[in-house]
Amino acid sequence: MKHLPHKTIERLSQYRRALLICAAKGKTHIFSHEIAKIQHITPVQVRRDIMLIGYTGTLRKGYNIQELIDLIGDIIDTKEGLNVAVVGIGNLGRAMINYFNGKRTKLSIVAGFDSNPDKIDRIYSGVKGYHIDRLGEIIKKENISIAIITVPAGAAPDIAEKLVSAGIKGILNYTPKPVQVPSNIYLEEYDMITSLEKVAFFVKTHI
Amino acid sequence: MKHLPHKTIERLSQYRRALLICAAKGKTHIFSHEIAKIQHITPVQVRRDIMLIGYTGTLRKGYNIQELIDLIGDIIDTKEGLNVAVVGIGNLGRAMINYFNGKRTKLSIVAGFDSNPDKIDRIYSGVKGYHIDRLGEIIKKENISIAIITVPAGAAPDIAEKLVSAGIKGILNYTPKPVQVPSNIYLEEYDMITSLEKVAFFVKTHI
DNA sequence: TAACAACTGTGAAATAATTAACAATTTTCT
DNA sequence: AGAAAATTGTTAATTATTTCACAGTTGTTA
Repeated sequence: MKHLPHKTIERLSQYRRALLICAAKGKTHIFSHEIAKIQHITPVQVRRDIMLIGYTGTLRKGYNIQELIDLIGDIIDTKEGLNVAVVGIGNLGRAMINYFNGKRTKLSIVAGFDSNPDKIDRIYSGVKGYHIDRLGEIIKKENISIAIITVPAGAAPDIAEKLVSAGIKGILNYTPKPVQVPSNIYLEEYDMITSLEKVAFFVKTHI
Repeated sequence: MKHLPHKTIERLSQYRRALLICAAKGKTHIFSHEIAKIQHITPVQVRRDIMLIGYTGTLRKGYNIQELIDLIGDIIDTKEGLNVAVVGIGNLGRAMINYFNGKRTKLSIVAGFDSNPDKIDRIYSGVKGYHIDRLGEIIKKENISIAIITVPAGAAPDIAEKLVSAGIKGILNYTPKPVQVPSNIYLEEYDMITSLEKVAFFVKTHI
C-alpha cells in the first residue's frame, strides 16, 4: 500500500467509528453495502477503500469487524499516540474537549489555552486550561504535536505563528480566517460558515 | 453558467469572506494571486472559479472587490434570505449561534432547540431557546428551511427524522453519527473527529 | 515607441476520485 | 447435484477537479 487518497483516509476514520458501534452491539461481520448505507456512499467505494488498505473479507460473510477496526487503527493511529492542544477555551473549544475526551486513546487532548484569566487553571472535562503565554513551554513539556485553533477569528494568525514557533506539526483551524504556515506543517482548515452557505446554496438550487 | 462544481461553491463562499475583509480595509481591487495566497490554492484555480461564474477582471488591475462580492452573493444567497435553526444548545450549538449572529444578513439563525428545561426560554445571542417538542410548530411558524444538528450523537437520528417531518429542506449534521434522510433533502455531514484523525495521519506519515 | 513585465482567460492535458461491469466464489434452494 | 442468489475483488471506464501552457492585453520602462 503506497499512497492512500485523502478521501479514503477520511472515510476510513468514519468506517471505524461506525464499526465500533456495530462491535459494541455484538455484531462480528458486516457487508460492504451495510457500511455504504450508513455513510451514504456506494458499496463499491467501500470495497475499493478496503482493497486499498490490503484487507480482504470473506465471501458471503462480509468483513470481520474487529479485524477491520484493528487494521484501520494500524493505518491512521500512531503506536504511541499523539497529544493535542485546544487553543481558545470558548464554546467551540469546550465542545471539542467534551466531544473527544475518553473516546480515543491514541489522540488525547492534554491542554487548553486561553488569554482570559478566568479560564486559566480550571479543568475542562479533565483538560487543564493554561494562559496563552505558556503555549511554547507546555507544548514542549507535554510533547504536543497537534493544535486545534478555536479562538476568535482575529487572533488566529498570531496563534498560528506562535504554534509554529513552538514546533507544532499539525494544525486544525476552525476559524473563518485562513492562516499561513510553512509547508512542512500540515494544515487543515474548516469553516462552519462555508458549510452552512453551501447547504443554503443547494437548498436554493435544488428547489 | 450551468453547473458550478461543489468545490467551486465552497471556495466562492471563502473568497467572499476574504473579500469582505479586504473591502473593509478600503481595498478596491485584488489579483488572483492575492486571493490564492490567502486560501492556499493556485491563482489559476481562482481565475477559473471566477471564470465559471462569468465575471471578468481588468487586466493589470485585477478584480473589482465589491462587484465580485455582489456577484457571489447573487449566486449563493437567496434574495429573501433563509432561516436556520440550531438543534442542541450545548457548547457547539452556542458556538454556532455566536459565530453567526449578525454576520450574514441572508442566513439567520432564528431558533434554538433543546430538551433540557434549563435551556428553554432563554436568549442566546439574540436567539431564543425552545423545547424540542415544539420543533415542528416553530419551524413552520418561523419559516425555517435549514437545521444544524449539534445534539449528542445518540440523539441525532431521532432529531433528523423529526426535522424531516417538520419539512426542513437542508440539514447540517455536526454529530459523529451519520443520519438518514430522503434524497430530496440536502444533507451535509461534518465530523470533527475525522478531521482531527486526518491531521494526525498526515502528521504521522509526513514526518 | 519598442521592448518588457504583469496579468487575465481559457483550451487542452493531467490527475484524482468514483462508478460500472463482471469474473470468481460461496451458500442456499430444489 | 445443479441452478440461483449473494457477495467480494478488481480492471476498465467515466466523471470531476486541478494544473499546464500560452495567447492576448495593458501598463511601464528605457
